[in-house]
Amino acid sequence: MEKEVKKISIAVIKRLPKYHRYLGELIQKDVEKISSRKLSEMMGLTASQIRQDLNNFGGFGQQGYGYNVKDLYREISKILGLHNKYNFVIIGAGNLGQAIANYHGFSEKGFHLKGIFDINPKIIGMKIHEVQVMDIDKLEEFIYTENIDIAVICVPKENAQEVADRLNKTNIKGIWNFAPVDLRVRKDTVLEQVHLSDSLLTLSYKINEKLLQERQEKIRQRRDIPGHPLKSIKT
Amino acid sequence: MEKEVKKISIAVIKRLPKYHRYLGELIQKDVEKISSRKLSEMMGLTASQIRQDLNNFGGFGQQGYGYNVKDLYREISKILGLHNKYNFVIIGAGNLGQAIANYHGFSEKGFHLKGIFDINPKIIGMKIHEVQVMDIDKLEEFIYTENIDIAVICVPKENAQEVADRLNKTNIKGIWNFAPVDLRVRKDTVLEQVHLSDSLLTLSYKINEKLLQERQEKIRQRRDIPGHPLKSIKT
DNA sequence: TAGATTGTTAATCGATTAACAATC
DNA sequence: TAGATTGTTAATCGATTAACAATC
Repeated sequence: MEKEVKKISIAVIKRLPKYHRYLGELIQKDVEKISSRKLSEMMGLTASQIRQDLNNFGGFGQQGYGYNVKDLYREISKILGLHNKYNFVIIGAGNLGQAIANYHGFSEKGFHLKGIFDINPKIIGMKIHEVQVMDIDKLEEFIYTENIDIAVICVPKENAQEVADRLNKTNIKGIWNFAPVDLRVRKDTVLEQVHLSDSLLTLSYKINEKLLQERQEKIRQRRDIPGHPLKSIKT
Repeated sequence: MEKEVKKISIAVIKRLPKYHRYLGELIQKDVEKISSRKLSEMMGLTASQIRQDLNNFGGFGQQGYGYNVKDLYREISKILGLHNKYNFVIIGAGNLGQAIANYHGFSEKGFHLKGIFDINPKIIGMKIHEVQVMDIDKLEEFIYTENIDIAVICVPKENAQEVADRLNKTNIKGIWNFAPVDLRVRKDTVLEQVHLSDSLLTLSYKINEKLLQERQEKIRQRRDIPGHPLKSIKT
């Protein structure tokens, strides 16, 4: 009777923004329809996976035809919650905070920057992207009066948890954290962590792995070719 | 005979930086040893998973004791390739490029910023974090003469692939891409993409999901409590 | 209609968790 | 020695891929 709300796996959710991005590009290229097969080739996934993913949310396609690009884009936008408008603040007006403040892509998607906060008196009062930098003391009040949904944390890692603790006492809905720590937040607050360093270390791992492979390859060649040429030939 | 190089799964690799981070913090707190159990509680993983992960690379622990924090940290550093030093350049000296240039955490880990490139004549010649912004025309030459290992792409998405194409003709080892496009690179070049927008959309999904749940919850309450109180009681 | 392509079920694959003997 | 905790095998769980009937 009750409509079963089946839990969507995080793996699927993480792919949705990518679908959204590719469909957006297809719209710009005036492509009207797309098959799971063609989309899979563009995105580097399997067609089967795409159909499975989309069918978590409903049958958006049509047999023998494929998917209507605009419709599918709209559906995924809605699944991602992009039909809502979100007000957000940035906490920490350093380089990263400024970079995010100046990025135009977010407002296009319905995320509106309402305020920037910092603790440094030299920065407070400055204007970044039409928005004043305010004293962090005013944070809680501002969140309340301006109906802020999302806080973006761009402070040093030493202060990040303390900022999160303050946010935990407000009715903020989501926290987007760029400080390299895993924040503890209230259970009903949504948290998305961006660990840039982790990403760099992953890159480092892959580079090193490739170096090791190349080194192995060289050793193998040296051993095989000059001394024992027959060794390298399968009989 | 040949030492089997077993392929480590991407899921494991993506957890390594997190291990590294937590172990680094334990060292700072002068913690000498740690069990998989305690580490699992700190990190929000299972102890079993931690032991499985680490045993991909070797038996770093000791039965009845646990893991020596410093030793394990060193081992993971090595697995991540952090015993190497990397030279990197930033391409695109906008806010994000500057933010990365000014972030000190990278040099601590052995990543050295050697140059910043931009196409804008107004920016070329400026100094950011002791490093001169150079004309993008000089990119290839600089990569060659300065032994650059990694290029960080911080240009607008329209120009990102064209930068990648130029990098593909050099002997660069890795590309760290912040432009919101999936770059095509040479097969022997390592690529790590950071899609900030994707992360924001994931946050949006989760916030919206929570809103929907709350709304459902309210409907359920309204239906159950005033009209048919017995409905909500299991018999 | 015939061809194309979805939606969906079943099979496979891989990752996580559980269990426990080995051993410090 | 007894207790603790690893390393490792086996069991479980979940995600991806394959297959194909439904249907446009």
